Amino acid sequence: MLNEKATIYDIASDAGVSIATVSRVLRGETNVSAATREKVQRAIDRRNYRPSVIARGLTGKTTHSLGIILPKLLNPHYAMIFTGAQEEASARGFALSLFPRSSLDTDAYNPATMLAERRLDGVIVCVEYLPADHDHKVLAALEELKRFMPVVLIGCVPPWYDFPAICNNNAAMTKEIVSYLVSLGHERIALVGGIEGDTDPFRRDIGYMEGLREARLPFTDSYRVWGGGTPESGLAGLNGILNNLKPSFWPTAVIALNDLVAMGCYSAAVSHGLTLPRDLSVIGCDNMVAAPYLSPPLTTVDLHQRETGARAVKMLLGEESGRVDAPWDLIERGSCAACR
Amino acid sequence: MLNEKATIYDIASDAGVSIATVSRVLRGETNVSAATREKVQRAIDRRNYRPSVIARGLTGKTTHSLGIILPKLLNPHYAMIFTGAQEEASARGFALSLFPRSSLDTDAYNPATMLAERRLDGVIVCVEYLPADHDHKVLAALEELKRFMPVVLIGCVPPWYDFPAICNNNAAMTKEIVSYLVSLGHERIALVGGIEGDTDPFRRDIGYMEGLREARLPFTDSYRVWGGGTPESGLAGLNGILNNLKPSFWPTAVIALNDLVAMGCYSAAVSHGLTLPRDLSVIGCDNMVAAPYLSPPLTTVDLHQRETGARAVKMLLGEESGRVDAPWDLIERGSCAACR
DNA sequence: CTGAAAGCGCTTACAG
DNA sequence: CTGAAAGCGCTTACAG
Repeated sequence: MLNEKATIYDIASDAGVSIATVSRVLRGETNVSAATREKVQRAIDRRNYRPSVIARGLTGKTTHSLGIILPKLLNPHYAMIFTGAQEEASARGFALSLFPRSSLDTDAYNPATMLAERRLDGVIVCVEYLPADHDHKVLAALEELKRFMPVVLIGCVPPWYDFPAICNNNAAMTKEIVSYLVSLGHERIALVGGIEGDTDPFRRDIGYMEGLREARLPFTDSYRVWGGGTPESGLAGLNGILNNLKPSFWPTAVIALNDLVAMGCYSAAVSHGLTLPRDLSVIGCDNMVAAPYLSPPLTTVDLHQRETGARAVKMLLGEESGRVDAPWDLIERGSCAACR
Repeated sequence: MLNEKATIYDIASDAGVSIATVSRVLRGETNVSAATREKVQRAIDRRNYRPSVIARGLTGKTTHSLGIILPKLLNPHYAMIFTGAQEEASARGFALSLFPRSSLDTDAYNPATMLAERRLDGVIVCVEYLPADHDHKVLAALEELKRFMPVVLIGCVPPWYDFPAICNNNAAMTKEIVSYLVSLGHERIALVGGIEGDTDPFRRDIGYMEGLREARLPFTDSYRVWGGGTPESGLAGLNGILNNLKPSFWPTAVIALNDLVAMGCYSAAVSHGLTLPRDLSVIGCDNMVAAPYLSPPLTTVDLHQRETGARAVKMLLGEESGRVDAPWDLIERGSCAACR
């Protein structure tokens, strides 16, 4: 209780030993006599002493600090990844700091500066979409980052990105979704969301096309609308489809980019007098906490984001390596029904 | 491009000056000749040098690192606070790390250890509810933390907590909500959520009672159910009310602890055959991004969490002090209607 | 089992 | 305007 600014010198002098000895008991080394350890520990307790991670970071090879970069926490997908990563990091005594997406913006003064300055032990980067013209910029920024610290990627990672990564194969996933809807009897299936010009080979529209082809269904351009990951964009996307088509051509099922987009689709459907899932089936992606509580409860795909976040930390710490695929599970709830 | 592990010594020798001079240009001091500055800058650029925040932290009085403790990121309320805090911190060159709620758990080995060890420049703590028997433990943990670094609290902070804080006066807010519902003609108003035994004087049920009293409405115990901040708890809460009462006694309006709880109430209402808002008005709290996209769009209270997060950072950095109140705004959407 | 010394990469007076 | 030196709080060989 005496002094929270105590240093290793204070403890050493209190205990009547050298700082090297204090350091030993601090790090739990075994070559210290019980009596000495005892004395030192008492001094530590008495002064409420906490060794400085900062000083340790200067000396040692690790700062026990990790970083994470993601588009936005307001998207439950990323909040879940972050949560998983944070828990894993904290369990191992590592701090996890969030850095803004702009840390990767090569237009800024110096992209990786904030991260590099901190000598992080590693950083997790959640890559979002990759419009062709941005791809090389993002890649350059990542390469720059990598020169300073280990980098692990999460998301839809193109094969030409040479990084350890946990990959979402959205193409394969979307193909599975299409065949699920087809098995329900749907033949007019829309896809809402995705970035036009995205060069990622695992992107949703690839799997969408494949799924249609496999089911020998035609590709109807009006059923595929681009857009971001917000409810706004889901609303605008589905509204666009419904407004531009005679009702007899309306899709009977829509695949939303994520659960937030699915919520926007719900709104659009309702405002067009449609009843879900009777008139329209909707399937989301992410399995956010609120998904079961929508009306109807949202059928979606669980991406196990928490595990992914934790796993990324382990990869950063060298316990696993390479490029692995993230698992996914289709969760059936009430928003998809057999086509009438 | 040469070497990312360069130190100030490398730059000094490259530029043919002393490390003190390099340090001066690094920190933007003015007492350096243009020619020298030039030379040094070139050396810095050539080696892609980034000064170590770690080393700076050892020397200086600041580590440029902040922390935040919150219950869970999956609750959009906290995600918004975090986002605001992160943006503000990052704009000032500070890193923001998330620490788990358990950092405050005095049952653990040593509560503030992880934070104290890092010599943070300050920490934001989002206090949640305070059951009487936990109050003293939380307070003790906070006091302990405070001995190591500045602490700013966000949330429903009791007056006897002697900390700088941004306070949510949930009592006043709930009272306002009650009178809003009363103005819509409602007389049977339920309150779903809140912790029984919470000693916080600004808690919701206080304002709920006051609002009822002011409107000369009776307090009906069956209309007040306790519960946490999840959809599950909203579902269970409203289900409990509806199941235990004859329909003629069902409430016509419900005040939910937050938007997630409101979603659970939607589910409960629907499963009882109720149509919103015709048969039941529901009001939430937090104004999460998805709120406008529920059916019906959720009437709720905007808490300006992003601004609150940013403000907390400013308080930590000494730009503001004391105990201030967080603003709130009732946002009317479609989930509350005049009582029939 | 324990201690003296050097070193980690910076900043900060202090001289000049 | 610039440099030599001490110091920040630790860890890590190296002796003993």
